[in-house]
Amino acid sequence: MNDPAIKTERNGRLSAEDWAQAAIDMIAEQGVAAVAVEPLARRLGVTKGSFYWHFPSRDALLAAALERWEAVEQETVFGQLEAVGDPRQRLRALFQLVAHEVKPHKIYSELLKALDHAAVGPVIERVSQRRLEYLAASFRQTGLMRTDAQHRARLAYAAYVGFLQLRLQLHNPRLAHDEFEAYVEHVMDTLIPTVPPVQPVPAHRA
Amino acid sequence: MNDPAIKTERNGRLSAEDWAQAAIDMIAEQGVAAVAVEPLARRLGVTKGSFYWHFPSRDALLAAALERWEAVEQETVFGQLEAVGDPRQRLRALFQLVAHEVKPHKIYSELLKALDHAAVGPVIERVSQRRLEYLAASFRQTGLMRTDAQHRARLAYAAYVGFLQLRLQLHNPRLAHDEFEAYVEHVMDTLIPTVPPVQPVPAHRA
DNA sequence: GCCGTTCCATACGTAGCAGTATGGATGTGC
DNA sequence: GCACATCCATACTGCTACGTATGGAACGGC
Repeated sequence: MNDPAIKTERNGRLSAEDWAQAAIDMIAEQGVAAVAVEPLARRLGVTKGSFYWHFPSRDALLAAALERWEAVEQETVFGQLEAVGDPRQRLRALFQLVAHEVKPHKIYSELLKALDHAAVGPVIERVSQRRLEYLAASFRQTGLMRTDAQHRARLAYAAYVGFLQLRLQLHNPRLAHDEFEAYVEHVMDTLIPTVPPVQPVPAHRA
Repeated sequence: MNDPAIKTERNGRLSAEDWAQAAIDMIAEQGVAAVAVEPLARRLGVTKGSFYWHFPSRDALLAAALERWEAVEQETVFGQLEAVGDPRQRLRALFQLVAHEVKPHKIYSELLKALDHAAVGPVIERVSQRRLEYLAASFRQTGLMRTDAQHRARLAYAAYVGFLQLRLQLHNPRLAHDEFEAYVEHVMDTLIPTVPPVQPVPAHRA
């Protein structure tokens, strides 16, 4: 029975979910390798005696954190776009979303860097596959042939992944705000088809 | 005085360059975090007593390895393309190179994953900057405006980085060979302008 | 063939993290 | 307010890596 609905108090005792969330936060900040028991315990103000009551091992914590992340990931990123009907507009909205809301993508980027880890690989594989299929379907709706849509989706997704890695950490010459917006526009103009289905009208950029 | 030109014998004593090369190999195989003194010593068949004669610390080894890599990196990747005169052909050759010679790019990919490390960041920043400028210049030569060329270079490079991360480890449904070739063609057709300088003639794909 | 430089082995001390054992504190049912 | 489950602290072992100290082997000049 004991329904822990209002159990989410701070300071008091911790739950397994608290540990999983702390692990996710740690991944976002310092990567998968930084998910260690004792540092997390210090951050949570307890000792590892607490941890090993909730989890049998560090790997179990990692698995729980990844499961938790994968469950929430759906609605957080690619969720609020189903309202947009026109596929081109939907893709533009998606690109704008990714370009500006970098914070929620940091976890994904860190997980990508830990793909060699046995627990991370399958999760990222599933998530990436779902996103790729979503992208391919959207490109398909813009009039691209099936294979072209798949290839374009791969290209766009690779650009997304590379963008994450180059931007989140490598703040390079740090594009000025206006130049960055122009870059995003260029990306959308380059990757999103501008012509409806079959007629090849160029439209040499406005 | 002791000219160590023929000093590159195996089995005998080691030099600082041997350690640096071993560190580079380790980065290519298991990433920057795997560059540890004692594992490397085991691999080289010696003990760390050898290492600390050549280097004062692990960080010094990392710095030497990165310096060594950055020095050789120029000619290994973007080097053999200056022979190709036509910018579009040169870009196509570059894309084909990157798509198929994945091995030499593994080090770069691993270094990207370790961008947060203080010793890695500046190196990657310089290398990426040089490559971006090279790409931008090539796109410029295809007739793109200056800003468009820069943006296209960024896009292509992001796609490159993302491709590395998604392909080197995430062997997904593992594209069939033919489908992969078709994908590369699609990328080139999408990112490389097909029209010479100023006239907007479509040329709807051959 | 002696000697000093070069290179390496061994042994040691330190630190951080994983995991275990065990007892204590804090709640909750009744 | 007692008993029991829940949650946590403390103290321990084991492992791995960094870094140091020191002595010894191998190699060179001469």
